[in-house]
Amino acid sequence: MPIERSTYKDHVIKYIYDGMRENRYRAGEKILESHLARELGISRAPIREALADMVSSGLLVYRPQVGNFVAALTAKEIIDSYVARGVLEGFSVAQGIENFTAEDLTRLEEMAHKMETFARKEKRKDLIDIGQRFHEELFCHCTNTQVVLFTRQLSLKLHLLFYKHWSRVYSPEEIRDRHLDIISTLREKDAVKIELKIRDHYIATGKKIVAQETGL
Amino acid sequence: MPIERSTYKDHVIKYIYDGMRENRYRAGEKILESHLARELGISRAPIREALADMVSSGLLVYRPQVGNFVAALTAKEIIDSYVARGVLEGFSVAQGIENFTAEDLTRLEEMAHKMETFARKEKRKDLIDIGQRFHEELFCHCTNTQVVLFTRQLSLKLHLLFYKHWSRVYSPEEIRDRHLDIISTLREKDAVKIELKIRDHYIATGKKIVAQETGL
DNA sequence: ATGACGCATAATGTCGACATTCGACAGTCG
DNA sequence: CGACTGTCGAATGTCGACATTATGCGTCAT
Repeated sequence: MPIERSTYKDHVIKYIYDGMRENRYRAGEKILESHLARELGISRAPIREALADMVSSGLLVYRPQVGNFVAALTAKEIIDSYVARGVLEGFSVAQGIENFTAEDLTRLEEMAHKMETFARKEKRKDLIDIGQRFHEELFCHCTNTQVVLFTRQLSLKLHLLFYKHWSRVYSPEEIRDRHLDIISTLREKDAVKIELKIRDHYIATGKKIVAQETGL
Repeated sequence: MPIERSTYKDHVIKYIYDGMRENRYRAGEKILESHLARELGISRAPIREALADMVSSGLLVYRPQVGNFVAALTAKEIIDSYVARGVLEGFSVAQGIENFTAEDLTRLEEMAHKMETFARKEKRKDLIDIGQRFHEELFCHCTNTQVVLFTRQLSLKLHLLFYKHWSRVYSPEEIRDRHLDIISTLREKDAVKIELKIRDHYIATGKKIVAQETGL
């Protein structure tokens, strides 16, 4: 296995990312380099590299000569991101549909049931994690590295949104059924059908999330 | 209009990008920060920012503690990139298909004929430019900012590949007909059909480019 | 001759400081 | 009273230098 060759940059990224997840950084808020530097006890150079990286991920917005801000997504941008994710993952799954074995499908079903359990017990972190793994299993059968790359990038962004609103979006039964529905479509080995199914899956969630955001 | 607020980083990016297009930087070659710094008469800081930016675009590959290298795309990666572009642009066009006016279509047709002319006269730069504008016209009707963003990002990458091999890939007539074909499908206002048409358009080109690369 | 080891060189990672630019506040004028 | 302008503080953009690490070469032992 490759040795964990980490530079400060990665730590900084994780630090900010976690901060956003825990709502210590709010949408639209400015991020001060020198502040972070003092906080973490390092110089501004690695901080700047981390910020630039997160800008390219779309998690931050950069204004030249002004600074970096936590991305404040409009309702439209949220929907767009979910739709894009649906398009990409839909293609991924369709493209790799022949590579799913019976064991894969069984494992996915188990995951869907676990989701329901975690949702009932209000174990937010476990639920999110297994949700992520479920979809990772789905699109990792795709051999198109470029598509997979974009999908992962979007995953980061949506993760944060979903993390905030998970509890109000779907009931435990809905979560389970929505994913079981995907699996049964998967069994049909119909590339076109599964592609549209995945798209709808994300579009529906995007709309729900936006409804929560605007309804606050 | 917004004032051109440029920092060194943007200049450096353009410098390297042009260098790659003019084949002064070859695939796999290492890029030395200090070398660039002396060459451009600036310090390494903005150089590093530019390099990081190009890494996130996929134009460079970064190895920690080692350096940045010009991306050496394998045949598979080239195909993947074209397929991904086809998926994204296909969705873009399908999603915005109702927004194309009769004037838009006429303008696109004119562009297709200009392509043929430029191709005949071996005006490479003009051909590439108008090709870029053609596809930009196609997907800019899409209101999904996220999809458009990814599409533009990929455009950068593919631009370089196409720039090298343009002359051997399609005949002037083929270029014209391939694009006229898209336009006539566009007139049918069939979202599903146009999506697949665009995908095929890119997949075909990807395969041709790879054939050139490997056949050298 | 070949392989491992260690050293020298040079590149990257990080640092602290300076220059430049932005944003806010106060003061002035209409 | 409101709007414009000049000034000031603070944050970003850039710099040069140092610390750390990878790579290539030479040496030595097998």
